[in-house]
Amino acid sequence: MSDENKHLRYERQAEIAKAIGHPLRVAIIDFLKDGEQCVCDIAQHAGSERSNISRHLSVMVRAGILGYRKEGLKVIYKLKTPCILDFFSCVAVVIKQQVKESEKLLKSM
Amino acid sequence: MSDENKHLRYERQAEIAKAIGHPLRVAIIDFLKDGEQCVCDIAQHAGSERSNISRHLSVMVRAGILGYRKEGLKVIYKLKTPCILDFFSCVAVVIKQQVKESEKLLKSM
DNA sequence: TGATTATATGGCAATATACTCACATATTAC
DNA sequence: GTAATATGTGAGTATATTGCCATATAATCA
Repeated sequence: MSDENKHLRYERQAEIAKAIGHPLRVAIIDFLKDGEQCVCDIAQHAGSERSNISRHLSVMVRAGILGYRKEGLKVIYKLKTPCILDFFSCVAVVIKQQVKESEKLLKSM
Repeated sequence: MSDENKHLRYERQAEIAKAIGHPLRVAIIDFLKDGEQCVCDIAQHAGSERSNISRHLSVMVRAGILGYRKEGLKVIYKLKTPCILDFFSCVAVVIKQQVKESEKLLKSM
């Protein structure tokens, strides 16, 4: 792969990671894992203003991880690539590893 | 899981995703996938100043995705949780999906 | 000891991001 | 047509991130 292509790929990967990298957006992804939801319900569940949620949703749509469809007055968002959820299991690995290290540190005191 | 725990988990997950969410940091992770490297080599490979790379590395260490050891003058960084790399294959899925959509759009014109 | 090398960090300016409020748009029902 | 509802967006402020430079720290070697 050329350096320029690599650079583009890194930009793209970073954009996707950044689109996940906010507590509210993680909460939204977690909420959408069981099925599509309208903005109103997402806002209610995440506990934030609709306008704010709307912006966070558009960030994730732009990054390519969410899709949406309109149904009457409502706009229904859904996870486009559920493999995003695998990332969360890796996060669990990271956290477990940190717990293990803390325990090791504690034992050596 | 309690709401408070959920909130903490979301924060933690977001922190880790954010730690990946920068082109230089993606480049660093990609460089480290084949083994540990010193700051000097990482900086050279990523094409940025050492001071800048040093900061990016500390972001990832804080998030728990990198570890390091000192060896003489050098500090050697390594991927702590290679499952982070699985995230990149999901990114590939996201990108492929977008290509597919663009093609569909093109055909309909 | 002093010189050299590798890395980390404080300070600063530029830029990007997040949140809130008000308003615009779009769809439905009457 | 108007009213009501759901969503999106512009503007402004607050805060965070980034990159660069100068400098601090730490390890090695003469």
